[in-house]
Amino acid sequence: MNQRILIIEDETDIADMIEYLLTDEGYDVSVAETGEKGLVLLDKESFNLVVLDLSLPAMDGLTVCNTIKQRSSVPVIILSARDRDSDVISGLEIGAEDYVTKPFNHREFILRVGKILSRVQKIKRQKEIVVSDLVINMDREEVLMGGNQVSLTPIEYSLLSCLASRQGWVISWQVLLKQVWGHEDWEGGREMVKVTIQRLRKKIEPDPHHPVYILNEWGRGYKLCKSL
Amino acid sequence: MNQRILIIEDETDIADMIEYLLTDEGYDVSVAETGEKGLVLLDKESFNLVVLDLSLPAMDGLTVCNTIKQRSSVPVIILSARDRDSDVISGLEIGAEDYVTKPFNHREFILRVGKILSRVQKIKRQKEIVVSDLVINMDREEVLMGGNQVSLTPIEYSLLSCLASRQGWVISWQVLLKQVWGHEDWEGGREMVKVTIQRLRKKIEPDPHHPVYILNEWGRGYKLCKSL
DNA sequence: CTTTTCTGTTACCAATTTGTTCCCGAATTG
DNA sequence: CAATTCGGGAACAAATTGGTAACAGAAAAG
Repeated sequence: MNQRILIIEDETDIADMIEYLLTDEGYDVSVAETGEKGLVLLDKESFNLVVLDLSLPAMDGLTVCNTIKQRSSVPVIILSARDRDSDVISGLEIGAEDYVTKPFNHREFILRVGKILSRVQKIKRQKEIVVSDLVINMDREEVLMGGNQVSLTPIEYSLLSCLASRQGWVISWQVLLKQVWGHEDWEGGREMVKVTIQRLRKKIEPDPHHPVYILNEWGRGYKLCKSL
Repeated sequence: MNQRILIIEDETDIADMIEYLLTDEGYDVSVAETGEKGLVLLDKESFNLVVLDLSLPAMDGLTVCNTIKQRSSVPVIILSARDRDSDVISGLEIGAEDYVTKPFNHREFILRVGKILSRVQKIKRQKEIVVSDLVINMDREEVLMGGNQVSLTPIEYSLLSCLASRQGWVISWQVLLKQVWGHEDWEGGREMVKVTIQRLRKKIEPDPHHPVYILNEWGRGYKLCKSL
């Protein structure tokens, strides 16, 4: 499957142009005309990259960028008009991976997109999460406890890797439900996450009744701790 | 999208002048000739700043200002005639963010407007709010006191981050209620805010009985102080 | 076709949080 | 100076959340 890119841009002509450029390069491109629509799309589907215009109407670009960064780890490229937003940019208070000022050179833009995507791919490929005795090899989908392989079921592994992908961050059961099971709303979803966490703990925690790896923060969610 | 400013001013010539000044600066300006109309507009649309004349007919400026502050967290700049309202002003008994006496220097006025707006923007962009030993990380939804993590409940955190998002400015309990709980009208709402503030203080104040971080301004609301 | 494993469901308990109520003192109003 | 409103505080009740075990249907393995 092709890499997917989301463009958040209100000016139709620019959006069209970028869409054309990227589609031509072999990417799957979606366009959202507002920040809100973009966020909704990001919640529903998964993208490898977001191209975000800073000067959006209604919800401003910075807010959108921050929200994206809070909810996922998708890389973001900011589009900005040099004259209008230069002060904002110089503040560097954006969590974006790169930014491009309008008008931009098409070739350069394509190059930057490619660069970021390949960087992310690289990181993803060589990822191995280690917490004390626990080793999660995202590449081989393998989990080791003190050198011994732990056999996790597909769902258990999916849940663990979801926590591992944002190690140290708290993830709500709603997000886990969506990422692992794919459902948004599901009567018994809460319970399912709860039980699966429990099963996971039985397999990877030295003492499941006093977990040290998978911790809970009341009312907020679960996290894979960074170190013991 | 441009920043939006609402002018509440009955004297047409002054209103026109200010509108011209601000539009020229690139703001989107709306004008209301009475306090009532202004309040209605504020309920319907959203503004980044309000310029309010103190000496309005019918509903007087102070009342309007108080009502605004009860309903929203928009910053307000007061316009006053030095001779008429000086006594009121000197008392500082207004919850406004700034005030300007008529007649005023145009450049100075523009500067003040810009200053307040940029202050709001700056706080919005900040992902970490620091007051002495208290650190609020808006990204990770984490609060530290002297380096140690404080575990806040979801509602407590929500309340604190609401105060932090307008650090240094007073927020009425009505606004807090709306922002944190989502309710507009709720019998026990006032109490709830009170109790939650109390619980928050127990967790982040060195001496909860003599708070230094979360302060109250009588009859107006609470604020997270800027520095100790 | 049977056995095992995985997944989803339910029920219950304990801990924690959230909502409510009542009381008191201080500030404000008339 | 009384009456009222506001803020601080404690204590109790209701609702949520998280941990646990047990059970049954579905899927996979033998």
